Amino acid sequence: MSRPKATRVSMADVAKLAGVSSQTVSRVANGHPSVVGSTRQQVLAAMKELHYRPNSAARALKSGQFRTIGVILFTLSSTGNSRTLEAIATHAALQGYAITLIPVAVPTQDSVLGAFTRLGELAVDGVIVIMEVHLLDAATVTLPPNVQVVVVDSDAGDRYAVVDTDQADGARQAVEHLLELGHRTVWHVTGPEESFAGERRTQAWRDTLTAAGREIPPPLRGDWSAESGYRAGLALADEPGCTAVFAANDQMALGVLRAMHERGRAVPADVSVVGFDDIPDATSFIPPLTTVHQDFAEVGRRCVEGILRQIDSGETGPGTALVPTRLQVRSSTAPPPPGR
Amino acid sequence: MSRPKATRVSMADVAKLAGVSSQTVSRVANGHPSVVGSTRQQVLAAMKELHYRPNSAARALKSGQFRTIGVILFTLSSTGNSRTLEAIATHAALQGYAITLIPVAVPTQDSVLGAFTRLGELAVDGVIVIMEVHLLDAATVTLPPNVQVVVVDSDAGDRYAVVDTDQADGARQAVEHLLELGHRTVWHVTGPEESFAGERRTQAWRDTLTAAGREIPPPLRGDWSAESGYRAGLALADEPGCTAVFAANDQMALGVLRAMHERGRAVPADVSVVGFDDIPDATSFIPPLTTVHQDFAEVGRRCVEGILRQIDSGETGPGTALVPTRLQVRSSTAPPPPGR
DNA sequence: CTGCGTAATGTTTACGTAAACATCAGCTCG
DNA sequence: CGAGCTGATGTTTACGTAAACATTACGCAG
Repeated sequence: MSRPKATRVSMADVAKLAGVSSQTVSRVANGHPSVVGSTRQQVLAAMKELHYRPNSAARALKSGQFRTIGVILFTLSSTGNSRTLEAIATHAALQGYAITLIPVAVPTQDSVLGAFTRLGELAVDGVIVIMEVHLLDAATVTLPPNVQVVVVDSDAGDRYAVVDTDQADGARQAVEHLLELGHRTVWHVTGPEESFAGERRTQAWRDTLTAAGREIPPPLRGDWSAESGYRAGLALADEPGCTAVFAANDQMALGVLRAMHERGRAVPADVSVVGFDDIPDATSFIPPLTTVHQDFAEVGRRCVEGILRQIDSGETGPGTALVPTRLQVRSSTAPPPPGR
Repeated sequence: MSRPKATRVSMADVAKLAGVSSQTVSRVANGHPSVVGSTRQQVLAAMKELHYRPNSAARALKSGQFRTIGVILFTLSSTGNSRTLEAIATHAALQGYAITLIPVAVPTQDSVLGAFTRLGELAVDGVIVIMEVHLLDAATVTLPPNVQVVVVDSDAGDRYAVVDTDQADGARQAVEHLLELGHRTVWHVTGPEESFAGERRTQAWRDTLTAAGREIPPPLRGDWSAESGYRAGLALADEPGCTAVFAANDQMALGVLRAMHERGRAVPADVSVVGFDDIPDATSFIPPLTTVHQDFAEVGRRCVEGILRQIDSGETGPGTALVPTRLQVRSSTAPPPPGR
């Protein structure tokens, strides 16, 4: 480590140039009222001349606040995570907060624990966790006491504040849409086992079919990837009774579409397909995909609001906030072929 | 703002419990060699008992270094940006650096300037800019002198260190692949005008055709979205001479595929399509897409390496580093139909 | 016209860390 | 056997900011 030491301009420098005390400079910088106009002008001029910028480290040391929110996440490769992160960053910036990213390479308990441990040394006032959350269980103890937490995609509503898309209602809308079109039942390609979001979508699919008194076909396990949707789709294409498929996300729906296409089963004439997420590309699938729209921006906004409320009040606020979903009907769904 | 004041544990507290001076605690914390084993053990035990965590604000104030890298970006909605960001975050974490996100909501010069201004107050040692960079021109002056910069996707190699995918070579590979298959010429759906990456891909497409002595069809302007690719695709489907399309990214290629499908032009039998990026979904397009693979992880890694080198040396290092691309051949390309 | 309140500004101090310097004990070497 | 050195630890100080307290000066009420 060399010492470039670009001799940062401090309040003392500004004070000297303006002929006032450094405390007056501080008052001007923080908009304190009891500074007379002429003095304020002088200080502002000096600041400008020296290109003064406050030192956030010193400020944080003094105030104990960093005006920074940490975001722990496992991956950015899913549309949902990156869109949520973007919304978080945007809203945090509006409130004058910065975002520090804490990637967890492998979603093991050890690495999550490691992330939480490092957290104590990180300059953050609060943390938003975007992750399958049963990995958090053991991490609770390590949480620094003065750091607030908001969790996305979790069932930890009893311990932390949780913000999530209303997965169950979205899945219900998807399944009911297909039943209303006249399908006897709806087949399902699930997300990975360890995903709470996926679990909840699957549960709601099952519940909706049960409530309607329909038969429940065996679900096919996917892992969110288009590839896994394709494999499931190949299996479904060979099921003669399958006329409607609910894929737990749009990527897997894309895979199902390809499988149906390759096996010569027309969508939506022979088989209807519904996805979940409403990624931008979904409008250009073949055919354009009917899917459940998630409002990631709203999720991000509520996360920031929640964490800031906690930081300001100093109180953790367990409880779950659900962001509603909306079914976006496009061209991949239709009534079943006659005779079914 | 209330004062929760969870009375953080400081070195002094640890020192008192361990019966040593705070300086000795500091030495243990930083792995300084001249602390005898028994003392070290005592201090470590005290740290553990009190759950001591170093205060990064104080450390930063003392050292002038934050061990943090700022990343300025316009949007996370493009695959490239979010994948690059992820790689940056991962590699920075490996080096003990945190990432601070600085989103710029609207890509105007004003807001970029604003981001750079706020930067001076932010606790960062260096900045990575992921953005169309002609917006940076006016921002140069505002850059705090002790903050290093690395830029992605830019032609600013004369002023900043630039890391980028070898756009030109990737586009060349795509076009040559199509020519080698026997196509007379290659049509092109471009990215948005203001994108350097897009510009470079278009230029290389033109150059490659020129070098091969082929006719250069008028390029169709897109905006990276699948929707825009679809519109371009509809136009291309009506061009009887069009047997090969190079789309400047995979999303637009998806749109082209849909347009061809709707107009009854088979891919690849009637028309070949090549994309750019190799997003994960590309394997599940109908048909699986031949595309230029970008190594975003490598781009991110080199960004971090570059910025850390600059931080350590205290010197800016202009110059451009190019990350190679690779053509990933799948099923969307084939020789042109006979008679063309 | 004198004393007191108040508004404007200055001075002191503390935040937690770590570099620089100071001290002390034990050991080597002449 | 003692001077000097070395290694372990303690003490002082500074980083830049802002709260708390101190000091002016001025105006107004008694």
